[in-house]
Amino acid sequence: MFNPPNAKSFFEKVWDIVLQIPAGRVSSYGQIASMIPPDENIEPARMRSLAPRWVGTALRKTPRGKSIPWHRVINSQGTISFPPGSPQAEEQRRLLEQDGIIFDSSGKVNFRLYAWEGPDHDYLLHHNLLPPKELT
DNA sequence: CGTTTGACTACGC
DNA sequence: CGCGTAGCCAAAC
Repeated sequence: MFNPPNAKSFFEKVWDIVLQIPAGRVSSYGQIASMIPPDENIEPARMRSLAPRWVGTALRKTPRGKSIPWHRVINSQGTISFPPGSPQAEEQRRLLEQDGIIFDSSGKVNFRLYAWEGPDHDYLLHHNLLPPKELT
C-alpha cells in the first residue's frame, strides 16, 4: 500500500486532513490516521500499528511551500514529539501557544480541552453550532 | 545495497 | 506516573 503511487496518495490525505484542524484545537498522529479510510489491500492490524508513524512521515515530507498547520498534530500523550529543547519543539510549542493552547506544568496539552473531533466537528465549530468547550 | 532512523502507540511493570 | 519494548517499514544515509 505504501509503495508509490499509493504512498503519495496517503501523504496527500494526511495533508488534506491536517489542513482542516482549526486554531485552538490539536490532534494526534493516531487520530489523523484513523480519519483516513482503511485500505483494503492492507491488514487492519498492520495498518493500526504503522499508520501513526506514516502520518509523522507524511508531515516530515510536507512539500516546501505547502502551508499546513503541522504544529497542531502532537502525540497521543499530549506532548510534542520533537526532542525537548530542540528548535523544532520550541517552534511547535510557540505556534500552539499562539493558537491559544495552554500547556500544563509538565508540558502536556489537555486533549479534554483541545482535541479536534474531526472535519465534521470543525464545520459545526465554524458555523457557531457548538458551544466552546468549557474548562473542566 | 545493508544499516540506521524515525514528528507513534498500546501495554506491561 | 515514568520507562522499556514489541510491532513494523519507508526514507535517508
